[in-house]
Amino acid sequence: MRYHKIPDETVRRLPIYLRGALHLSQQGVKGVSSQKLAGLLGVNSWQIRKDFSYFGDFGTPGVGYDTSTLIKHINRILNLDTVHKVALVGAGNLGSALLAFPGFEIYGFEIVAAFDSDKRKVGKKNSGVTVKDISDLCVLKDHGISMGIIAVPGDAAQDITDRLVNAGVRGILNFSPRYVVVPKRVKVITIDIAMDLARLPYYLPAG
Amino acid sequence: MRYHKIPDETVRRLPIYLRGALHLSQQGVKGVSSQKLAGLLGVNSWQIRKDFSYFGDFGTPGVGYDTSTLIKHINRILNLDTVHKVALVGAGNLGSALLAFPGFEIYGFEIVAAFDSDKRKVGKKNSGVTVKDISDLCVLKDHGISMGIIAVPGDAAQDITDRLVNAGVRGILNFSPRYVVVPKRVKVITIDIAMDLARLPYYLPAG
DNA sequence: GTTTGTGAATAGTTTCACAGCA
DNA sequence: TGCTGTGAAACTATTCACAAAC
Repeated sequence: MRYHKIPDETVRRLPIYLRGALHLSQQGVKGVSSQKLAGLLGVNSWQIRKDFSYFGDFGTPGVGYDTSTLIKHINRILNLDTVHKVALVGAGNLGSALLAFPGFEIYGFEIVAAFDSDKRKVGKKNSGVTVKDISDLCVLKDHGISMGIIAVPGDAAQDITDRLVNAGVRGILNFSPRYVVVPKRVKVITIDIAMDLARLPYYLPAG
Repeated sequence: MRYHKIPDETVRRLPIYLRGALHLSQQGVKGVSSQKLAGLLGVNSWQIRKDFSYFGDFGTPGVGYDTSTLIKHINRILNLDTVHKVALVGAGNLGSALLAFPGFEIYGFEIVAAFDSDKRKVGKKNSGVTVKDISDLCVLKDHGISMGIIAVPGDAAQDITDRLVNAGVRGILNFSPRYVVVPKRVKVITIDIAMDLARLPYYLPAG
C-alpha cells in the first residue's frame, strides 16, 4: 500500500522499531518476526506490520524481517542515512548532560557546536565541544548544521528559537517549557520533562 | 458532559493548560479566554473548551476562565494538589541534571532521594540530595515515595524498574531507551530523548 | 457583543481477520 | 505450518457550528 499518506503516529513509532532492530543486530540476530519485535518493544505485532505496510514490503511471509534490511529501510524513511550535525544552545545542567548523552550516536546525530549567553561558560570545553557565545549562532549556515537543541530557561526560548531559525536551522528539539513560534517550514518537537511527570499522578490509584 | 471516559489525549494536554494558567497567574492575570490561552500555548481554543468540558463547567460564558480556579481544578484532576515525593535512580550526567532541574517544583514534585550503583558517587551530595547505594532502594516505602525516575543506561533499566516496583513505587518516569515490564497497577511514562530527535529529520524538506 | 459548553460531523488510528506467499 | 501485508470494521479524537449564558 505504497500510495498513502503516512500517519504521524506511524512516524512517531518508526524510531522505536529502528531502536529494536539495531539492538537485535548488535546481538548478532539476523532475522525477527513482527511478534518477537513487538514483545521486545512493548507494542502489538499487527501495529508493526500495519506501520511497515505503508512503505512497501519489508519482510518475507513465513519467515519475518531481516534486521539489517529493516535498519536500512527505516533509516532511509526517516532521513537518518546521513550524519546530522546539531547545535546545542544552553550549556547549563541539562545542556551539559545532553552534550555527554551517548544515545544520539546510534541515530547518526553529532552535536558539533554549543552556545551559551553566560560569559563564564564561553570558551570552556564541555564533552569535547567548545562553548561559544550566543551571538556567534549565525555561523551555523557555514557548517552544514540543520538542527538545533534548545536547553535554555523558558524566558529565553523564543529569542533563541528566532536566532536558530535565522541561522538556517530547519528542525528544533525544544526542552524549554514554552511554546515557540516558528515559520511553517521549520519543525519543532518539544520535550517538556516536568509536564510528562505531571500526568503520572493522574494514573496512580488513590494515594 | 460529566459522565464520560476522559480521552488519554486530554489528560496529556491538561499539564499544558496548567502550565499556561500558572504562567498567567504569576504575571497577575486574573482571567483568560480559551482563545488567549490557546494563543499562549499553541493549541486550538475549541480543543481547550472540549477538554475542559469533560470535567464540568470551568468558565463563565461571555467572560472566560478565572486563572486561579483553573489551576485549582486541573491540580485536583491530575492529583497534583499534594506534594509528591520522587526517588531518582542514576546520578550520572542526566540524573544530576534532573536533580538540579527547576521545573518540577511548579507541579509539586520533590526529588527527596537519589540512588546509584557507582560506589564513587554514593555518599556525595548532589543538588542537596545525598546519593545512596542502590541496595538501599527498599527503604522507599517508609518515606511515602510513590514515584520514581529512571536515569540509568538501558541495560540496567529492567533491574531498576523491578527494584522500584518492589519498593512500592506506582509511577515511573523512564529516561532509558528501553521498554520495561511492570505489573498492571504500575504506570510507566517513557521519555526517549534520542528517539524524539530521531523523527525530526523526517520532517525536514530534502537536505 | 463576547465567550462558554457541547452535540454532530469529520478525520484519524487501531484492531481484526484472513488471503496469499514461503 | 508460520508469518506477512492489508482491506474492512471498530474505535478514538479533532473540528465545526451554534444554542445558551453572561
